[in-house]
Amino acid sequence: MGTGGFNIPGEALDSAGPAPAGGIDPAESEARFTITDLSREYAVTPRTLRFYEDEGLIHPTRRGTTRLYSRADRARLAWILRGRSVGFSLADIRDLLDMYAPGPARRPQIEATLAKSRERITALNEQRAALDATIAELEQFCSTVEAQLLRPNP
Amino acid sequence: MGTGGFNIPGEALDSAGPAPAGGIDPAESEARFTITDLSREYAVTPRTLRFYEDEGLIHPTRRGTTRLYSRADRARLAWILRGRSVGFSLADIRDLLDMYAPGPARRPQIEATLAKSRERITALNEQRAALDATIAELEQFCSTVEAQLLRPNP
DNA sequence: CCTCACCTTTACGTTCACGTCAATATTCTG
DNA sequence: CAGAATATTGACGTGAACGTAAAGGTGAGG
Repeated sequence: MGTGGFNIPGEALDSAGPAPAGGIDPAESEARFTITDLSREYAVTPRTLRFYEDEGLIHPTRRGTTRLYSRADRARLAWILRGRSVGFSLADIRDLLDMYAPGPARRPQIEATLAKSRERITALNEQRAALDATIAELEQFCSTVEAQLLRPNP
Repeated sequence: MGTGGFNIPGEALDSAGPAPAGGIDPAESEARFTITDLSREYAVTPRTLRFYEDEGLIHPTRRGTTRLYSRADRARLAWILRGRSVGFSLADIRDLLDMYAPGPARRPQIEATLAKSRERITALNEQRAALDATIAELEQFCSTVEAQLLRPNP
């Protein structure tokens, strides 16, 4: 697979994906989106996409000065937004995305990456526990209130 | 159950709890903590606690000018911090805590509260899905990297 | 009584993640 | 090809959640 990069289920996160199944169209079959296309699809503003680019989270190509987003960029954005939704900072996300990039890393580098990933997983599991507890409490609250509503005077 | 307030498992969130089991000590058996006690226990700064008070999230009593936190306050803080850890804003948290307070609310008010709670639960479940997906991906990433590390040249 | 440690309020500073003009290209469409 | 729609780069503003001095009160111990 490509240069040995690890990829995300469903959609490649690295830069170039080959033509879709049924390989017609030699060079430019890659679907490309404008900034408003993408911003509408993911319910963010163009400003947000430019900001993410400034922060090094995403790297659209250009036609002239206009940004063009590939499918990989679109997948990357999805990843970013999901990361954001679970509480990652943009710096966190950039680091994580960089980890996915198959740079020719030396072994100690890779091991450090691995360690950091495992730490992250631990933290996320703790967060999951907090989330479950919060959900449980809110549900308990809801059913108690509901019961209260149905009893005394209808 | 005091005045009919709903409370959180484990520790009462409303203001006054009666003396612990074994009812000795008529009036002041309530354990009270100073601001640094609490901040150390929960690994936040005193500044944070004062800020939360300014924002109406917690209401310690005073001895003179010095803040005194009860066990209920401590439980409240725990709730706040867990809410924060799952991504609630302080305003969110204040609203949720207010919901727990058994104010003499009218029926439509209560129903609105219920609806909001259910919305929150829905959002939290979505967040849970995102969290699970992120964890799964990170774990996949880790095992792939690990396998890569063990194969070619030891 | 005096110091020391800890408490207080007031108030301005900071970081993050964008929002909001403004002024200017550029690109699509009739 | 003209006009409308959309894009771009600055640059400054904003809200949330605290941090960080500055300038004091207060009480227990030596």
